[in-house]
Amino acid sequence: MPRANDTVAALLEELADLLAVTGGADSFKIRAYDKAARAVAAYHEDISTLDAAGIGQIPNVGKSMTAKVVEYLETGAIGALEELRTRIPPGALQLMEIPGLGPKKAVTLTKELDVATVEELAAAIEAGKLDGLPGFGAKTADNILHGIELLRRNEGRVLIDTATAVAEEIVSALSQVPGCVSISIAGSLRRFRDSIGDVDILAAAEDSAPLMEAFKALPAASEVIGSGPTKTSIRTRRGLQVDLRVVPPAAWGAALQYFTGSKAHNIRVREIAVHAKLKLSEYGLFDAETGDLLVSQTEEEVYERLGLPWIPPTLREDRGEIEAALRRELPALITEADLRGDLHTHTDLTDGVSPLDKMVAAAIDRGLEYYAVTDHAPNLVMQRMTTEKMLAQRAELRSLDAGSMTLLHGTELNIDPLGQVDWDGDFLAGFDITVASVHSHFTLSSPEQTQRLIRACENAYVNIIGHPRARMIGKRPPIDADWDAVFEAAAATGTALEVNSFPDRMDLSDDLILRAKRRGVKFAIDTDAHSTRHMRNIRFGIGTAQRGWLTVDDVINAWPLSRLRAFVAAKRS
DNA sequence: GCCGTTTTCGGCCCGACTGTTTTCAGTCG
Repeated sequence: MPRANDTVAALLEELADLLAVTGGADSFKIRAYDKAARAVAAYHEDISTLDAAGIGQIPNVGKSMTAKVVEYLETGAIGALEELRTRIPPGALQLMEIPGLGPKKAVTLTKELDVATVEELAAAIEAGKLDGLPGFGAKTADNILHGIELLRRNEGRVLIDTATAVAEEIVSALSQVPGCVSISIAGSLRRFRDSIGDVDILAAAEDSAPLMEAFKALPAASEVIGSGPTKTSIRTRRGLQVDLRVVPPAAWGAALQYFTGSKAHNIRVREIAVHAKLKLSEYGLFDAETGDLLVSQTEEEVYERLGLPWIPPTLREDRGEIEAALRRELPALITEADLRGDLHTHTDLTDGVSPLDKMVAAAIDRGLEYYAVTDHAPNLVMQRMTTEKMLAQRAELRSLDAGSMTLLHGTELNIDPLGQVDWDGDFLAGFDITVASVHSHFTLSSPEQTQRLIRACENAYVNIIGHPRARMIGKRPPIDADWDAVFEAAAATGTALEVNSFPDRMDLSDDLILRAKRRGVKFAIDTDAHSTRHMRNIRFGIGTAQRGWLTVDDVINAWPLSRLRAFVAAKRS
């Protein structure tokens, strides 16, 4: 089951959206619901274990919010939300999913055009029904269509953390079913792709029936798409398809290899089998002539019999891993255990939700050797940072006892359209390390963005470029730049590029990591945590880094602190 | 609706950008 915190946060968020749509509340009230939702989601305690007094301790959760949370915990619903749901035009919430379309326009469109779905809206715009609607000119129509296109491109795909949560819950439930010998996540989720179309789960059992029955009966299954003895597909309430395949225990390794993919990788592996007069299927590796089963128990055996070492799932994309494996030159991929520090994190001094001491304690729990606090710099005006606040935080941080973990004081600077950042060199020199990121002007031309990023790299006090493409998966496309030119500048100046672990960023992406690595760039794999709850996201960054073939030597926060300090010092000198 | 070292009212993240407007509304971060 998902944490009650997440369920309640989703309900409060929906309340905020509905209030916005109905226009029955001022913007501050709407924001209050949004803030409460975020605080509940990020709160370290499970709210289902708290009483009303405990719930009231959550920041931004006051009397009214506490009552709603308690109501949910006691009855499973929030009356005010149920009531609002009946009052809004059907479809308005769905239209708000379109990037660029907010509550006001969404409700106008549902009322004036009588459209309830994204498809109907697209059809209405293409039929010219927007003409003459006040406030909706030709540009707006274009923008909405573009937003719909963005949405469609992501259609059916969910963020990796959503898919992981669903998959882990199902694996955990099915592993309890009698007769289940093995069970594992397979498919693109096992390969850590940055967004997931459907979830594949593989189980081994002599008799598949109990597993299939249990799978179909899961609370998460809102619809059974199809079901047979070896494969059953369900759809969750949120529309995510989950496939369960059950194979005999003896076929486990071959099946896991087969169902992990990618398709391109498997084709290459099967070609190798064919050349060796073998046949590979999900049931095992067979002698092509006699049909005798050779191996099938483990993935390692299957690869080994084909003359290959075991290939990590994150590399299985036919991007050179087969050749590298044949040469016995697979990279020693970085793992979460290799990371010694986190170099991009926030606190509640800016837009984080956890205070400094809580974040530091969570970092110590991760077993980190060093930890940088990098709150937003003043030019991101909405965060209301000031030089004074920054210095006060530094003093507080210096006074904290983090045991054997070293605390670093940093900041996340804003790269302006010309590549300048918030402070001058004298002030920047006071930071142990800095991240610099694009937070505005996302639509500059490619040459302008390229220059902007190169200038930032050339700043002696910029150590890491944060989430370099500034994309938000499903919401905002990446900025356009000549990335190879940026990579050359990063490598030449000793500026690391970030692999941001936030599920909706996953930035850089695997393909660009590969390209950057070839040009000698170094990387920082960071959480960008805004809450202690976000520390776990590091696994997604690690998965992405592995897909980019990164090793310990490529990643500055896998280095000992002395080497990291030398990296920073070298650029400043 | 939340909050408080300017505290029980009166603020609230606030400015940029875009497109539609002739002075502003909507959306976003």
